[in-house]
Amino acid sequence: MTYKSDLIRLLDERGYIHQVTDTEGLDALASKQVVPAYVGFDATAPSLHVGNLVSIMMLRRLQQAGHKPIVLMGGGTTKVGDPSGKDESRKLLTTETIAQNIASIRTVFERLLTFGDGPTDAVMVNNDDWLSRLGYVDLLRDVGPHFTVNRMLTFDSVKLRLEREQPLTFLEFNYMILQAYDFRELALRNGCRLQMGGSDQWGNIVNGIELTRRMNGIELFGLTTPLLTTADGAKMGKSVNGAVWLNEAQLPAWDFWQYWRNTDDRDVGRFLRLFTDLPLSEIARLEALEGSEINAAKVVLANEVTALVRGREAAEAAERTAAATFDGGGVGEDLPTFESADDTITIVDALIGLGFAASRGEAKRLIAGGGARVNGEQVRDEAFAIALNGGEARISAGKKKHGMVRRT
RNA sequence: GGACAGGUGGCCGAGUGGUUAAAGGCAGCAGACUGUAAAUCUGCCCGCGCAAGCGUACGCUAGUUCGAAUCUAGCCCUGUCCA
Repeated sequence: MTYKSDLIRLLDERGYIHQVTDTEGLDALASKQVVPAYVGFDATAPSLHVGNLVSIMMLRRLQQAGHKPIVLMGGGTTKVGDPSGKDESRKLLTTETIAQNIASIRTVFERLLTFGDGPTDAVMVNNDDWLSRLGYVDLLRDVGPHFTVNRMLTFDSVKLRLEREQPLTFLEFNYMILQAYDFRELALRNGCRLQMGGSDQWGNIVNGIELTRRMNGIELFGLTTPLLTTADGAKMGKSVNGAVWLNEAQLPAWDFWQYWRNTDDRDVGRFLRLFTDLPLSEIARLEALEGSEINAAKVVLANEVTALVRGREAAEAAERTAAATFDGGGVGEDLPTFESADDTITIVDALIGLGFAASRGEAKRLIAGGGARVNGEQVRDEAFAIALNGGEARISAGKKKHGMVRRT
């Protein structure tokens, strides 16, 4: 299928599209006017993570195609706490924490989008601005009549829960209404015509479209991305120390780079299309590499994504460190370092100090299992003491985690 | 408010008085193989301790018992049905 608009063509050829409410209608709209479109993000943590990166990149593509990205921060909804998915309800955050989170999250968006007042400049808005002013009775009167419980029960998010006999609170049930309200609000305030998001947001998006059509007669569109899993079936975004955060403060660039460097062979092409700006012809070439040569493509992937999210300099430093550490068997500038005040340090303390083991027991198990190395030499003795008078020592836990200990 | 079924380690899920720090699976970590891959095989997988051992742990609290995840009572929470 060929598209009239750059937007849909771009999104399609790079693999962002899972479902669209009305592909032809949206394609026609995008071919004749600037389309303001939004994606909603959580403000529960000071950083977003790679799971959010598809949506962020989609906003970037939108801007590249000459349209206007709206970043909606869920400051208001975060106050309530979206309980979806998880069993435990989230801790409620204070207003100040939420504001700090949003400020921190914004720094990443500023790298990937161009903000400003121009017609295709990105803007960031906070749904707290309207949600917190909402009166319950007014909301019920205005919005309530447009939702039937019958239909709400048919949405997957609700249906699955009921079928599995898992609790579904009223709060959660209402969440979709607040989201629908957001879409309408953005349509009225910012002329927003399109909401994008992960495939799990489909129901919420459709609700917003319906609500706005009924209340205001405005036609809106929805587009979702496929749920991103790695080739071995896991959800994207787990790494050594948990989530792969986008902000440097939550995850050093070195670890971020390593995450992408360790991409499964089968995911390389897909990730290059989604997460880098490289031309498709170049991606096709990289993707076609066979056997161990695909490692070169992974380095490119890691470089490009890190450059986008953390800056070119961070990417280059990480690449240098990787070359020195893995190809040269030495150490690199980005490796974690632990400073010891004594001339010697035990292997156990070094492993813990570097964060490679969470407890002494874990460190010992690692040693017993043959995973600990000092300057490349396997260490089997739990009591092994590393002499630091010569300067520094390279500590490894397994094949991928490397660090240095050095005399203060 | 009533009846019934449940609440076990990161998750799922066995376990109905001692041999249970708790089967099995998943996830995770490490080793071998390799390409810083996948798949596979092997080991580890609450904390402290060199160890003997100690401390914590089966929704919460109080009991019964030499001994409880397992029995009793009360409470909290969840689901299904009834009012």
